[in-house]
Amino acid sequence: MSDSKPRPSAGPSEPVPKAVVSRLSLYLRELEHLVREGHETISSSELGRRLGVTDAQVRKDLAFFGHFGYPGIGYRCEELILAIKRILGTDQQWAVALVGVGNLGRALLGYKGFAHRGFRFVAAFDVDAAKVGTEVEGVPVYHLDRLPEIVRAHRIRLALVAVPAAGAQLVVDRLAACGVEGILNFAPVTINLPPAMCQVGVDLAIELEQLSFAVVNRQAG
Amino acid sequence: MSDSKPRPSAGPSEPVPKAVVSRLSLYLRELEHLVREGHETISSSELGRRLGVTDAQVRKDLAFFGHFGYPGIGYRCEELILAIKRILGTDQQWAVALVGVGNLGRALLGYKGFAHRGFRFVAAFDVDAAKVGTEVEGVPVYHLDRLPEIVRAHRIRLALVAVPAAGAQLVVDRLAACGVEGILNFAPVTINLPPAMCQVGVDLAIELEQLSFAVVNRQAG
DNA sequence: TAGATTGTTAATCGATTAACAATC
DNA sequence: TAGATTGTTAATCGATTAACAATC
Repeated sequence: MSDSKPRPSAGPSEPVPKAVVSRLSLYLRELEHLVREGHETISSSELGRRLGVTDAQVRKDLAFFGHFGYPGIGYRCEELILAIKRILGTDQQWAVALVGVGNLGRALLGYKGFAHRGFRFVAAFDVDAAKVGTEVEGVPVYHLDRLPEIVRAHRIRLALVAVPAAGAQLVVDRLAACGVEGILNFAPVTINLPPAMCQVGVDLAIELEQLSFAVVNRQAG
Repeated sequence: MSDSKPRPSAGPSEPVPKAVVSRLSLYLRELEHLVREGHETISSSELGRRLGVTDAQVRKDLAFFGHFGYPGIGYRCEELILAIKRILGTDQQWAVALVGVGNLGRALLGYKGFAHRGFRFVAAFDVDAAKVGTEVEGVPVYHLDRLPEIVRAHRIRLALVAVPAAGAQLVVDRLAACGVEGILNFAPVTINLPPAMCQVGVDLAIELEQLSFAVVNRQAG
């Protein structure tokens, strides 16, 4: 019950609340910032203060996955970063595809933040003949019909979907048929998720709507 | 206690959970889809089924804000759309600014989904002399130093922040100083939020991380 | 040792679901 | 009327916080 040196990050026995996982990403981002600032260790109270959560919340979130802290000391930043990456699955490299090389798709291909977190674009797909055969940000653009072949060749498990709403469901179905396991969906539409596929949805207009509500109801509701 | 015809959407007396507001946006999106499909009314159970929430949840969420439904009938789609827009604050037009005309910023300026939801870009800002003075997607690009002047002239209340992480805090502070009330922040960094300002954060790498976790722990955790 | 801080238990708080009288 | 569906209450479930013994 008390291993001493390199703590195991065994999987959790209880199911992990989604809110915990999303805070894990915030902890990771802040920890990397702390390391750049020169911190070796950090306490749950200081990490919580920076992110606007309680110290108890930080400790409980992390305790879902193992014993990462040192009583009297806090958490060693580098060590905790590695542990969280392992938990999130980003200690490994992911081969990622983009579907939909429009305005947004191009920006995503050029987004510098993905590479450092372990995500590498290996292919982009579109149905526009003018785009097929080109390279965008060093990533080759294929016709959508070549999805199965390319997915297999690169062992692509995740895809970013940045196509118009009307085409999104079909694209997701085709991705599922190829064995792609997760999609980050930017299309502003409800997707009927194929079994054994995971989705994270990002609807930019909805995010702005949430902001609008917050501003209109500031300190009131 | 029982007005009959056009129901008032009075503000809620209790504080509204954030989760409720985010589902409100999903209801709105689905309702607009339903209208395009030709539906006049929708029941809480059918709306919930489409979005993967219970019927009780739908009714309770909406009941926070008023009596929008008709027993025996359900909700009138058009009427509910208007009510939700009023609640979210998107029945009005918002003048919006973009700060940071990079890859992502350009894509945001060109994103078609904002206009329909009541958000209109009136100005973009950057510090790069090569960009200042140009137009992107019909939106003029000003030097960041002209922020106070332009914000005042256009009564800009919301801003999208798409600058590198290192510059984000300063940009947010300058926006706050101009009286901007809310930011949609794409910079992958914790912002120390000025009082009386609202933030919604979108970290694209974090969204992918969440997907990675979901895939790795599918049906396990 | 004294001081700091963890991991964990119990207590609190809040959100979701089930059930049903009221309504059309 | 009978059937459908709401709004709301009470019951359940889950997540957050407070407190503290254990640890370094």
